[in-house]
Amino acid sequence: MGRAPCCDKANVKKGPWSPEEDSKLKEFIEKYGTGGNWIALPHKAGLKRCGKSCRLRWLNYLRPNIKHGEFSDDEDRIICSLFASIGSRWSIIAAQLPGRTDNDIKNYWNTKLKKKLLGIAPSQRTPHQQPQQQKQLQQQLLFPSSSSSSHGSYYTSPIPPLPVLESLPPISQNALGTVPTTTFPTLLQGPPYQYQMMKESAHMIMFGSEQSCSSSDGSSTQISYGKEMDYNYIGRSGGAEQMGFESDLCAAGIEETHRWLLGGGGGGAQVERDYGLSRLWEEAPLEYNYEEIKQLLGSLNGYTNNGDRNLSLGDPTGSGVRGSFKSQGRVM
DNA sequence: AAGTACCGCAACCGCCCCACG
DNA sequence: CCGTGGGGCGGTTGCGGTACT
Repeated sequence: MGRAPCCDKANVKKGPWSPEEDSKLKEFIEKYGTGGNWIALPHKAGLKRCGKSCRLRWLNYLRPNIKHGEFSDDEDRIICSLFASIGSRWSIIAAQLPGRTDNDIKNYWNTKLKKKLLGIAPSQRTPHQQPQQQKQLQQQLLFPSSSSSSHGSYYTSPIPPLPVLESLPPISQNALGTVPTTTFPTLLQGPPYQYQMMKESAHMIMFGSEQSCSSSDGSSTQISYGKEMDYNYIGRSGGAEQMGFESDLCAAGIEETHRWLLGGGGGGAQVERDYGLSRLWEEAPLEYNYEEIKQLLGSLNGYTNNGDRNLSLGDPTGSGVRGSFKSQGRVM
């Protein structure tokens, strides 16, 4: 048996918000706050809306300092790098982009950024001229096994490139048992952890083995899977690999000495302070193999192709990344 | 000008986690 | 310890606008 709905569906308004509803909600929250109870809020505010709907409207549209409109190149980079590192954790990604909402970023990724990465310019409208070719290209990108012609080909991305991906070492089944899973929720939960983790992961996303990087103190670090860093896989689900790195870098205020980050399949992430995002991108190659992008995208979530609409990243197993992420912890 | 196809985005849906009684 | 309700999140849908034939 399913659970009871959060509100009386028959008596709530659905669909687009009117300006009157917006101002009611805004005024109420500015005056009284949310009171920590979204379910009760619409009634108090005199709105015939579901509490969840109010929450969404407030978070995505009405709250102060919301930024709408074009994403900057810097924002593109941050989204790409975080997506490569942690997958579709839009709320975490949004936390790194002031004024942007998870919904915004999700939409932006699904409608534009992903196509940019796949080399399909969003402004290129070719529905009538080249629909088949576009579909073929998308198919080719999304289902590499059906094509051998793409192997080894390069193209220039319209946005700054992702770091080169390399294949991961095999995952041992029993690696899961070595992971202190209690650490992970601790790391993800709460503002300090969330901030610190994301700040660092945004600053330091390294892929592949044998990458060398320099710290601000002038020292050079060789990053190599399984060598310099003690890393542990914490699970694999739906084609996405989650991995953790053990690090002795201890951020202020955080007692844990384990930093668990999630890496998309084919990539990994390391935490290190003093290594700037800009620097990382400067060192990234100017071109990248789209096999590598496919590998990245494919291994993160698997693919579903829902007809001729937007290409959709999803978990074909239905049990995939999200469930395992969720089971590990949440952001707030 | 009308019809069609596509795109972008706001909003909804349903699942999961966690706090609380 | 267990059940329940609320909050949060990612995925999906639907509609209005726009481009194109």
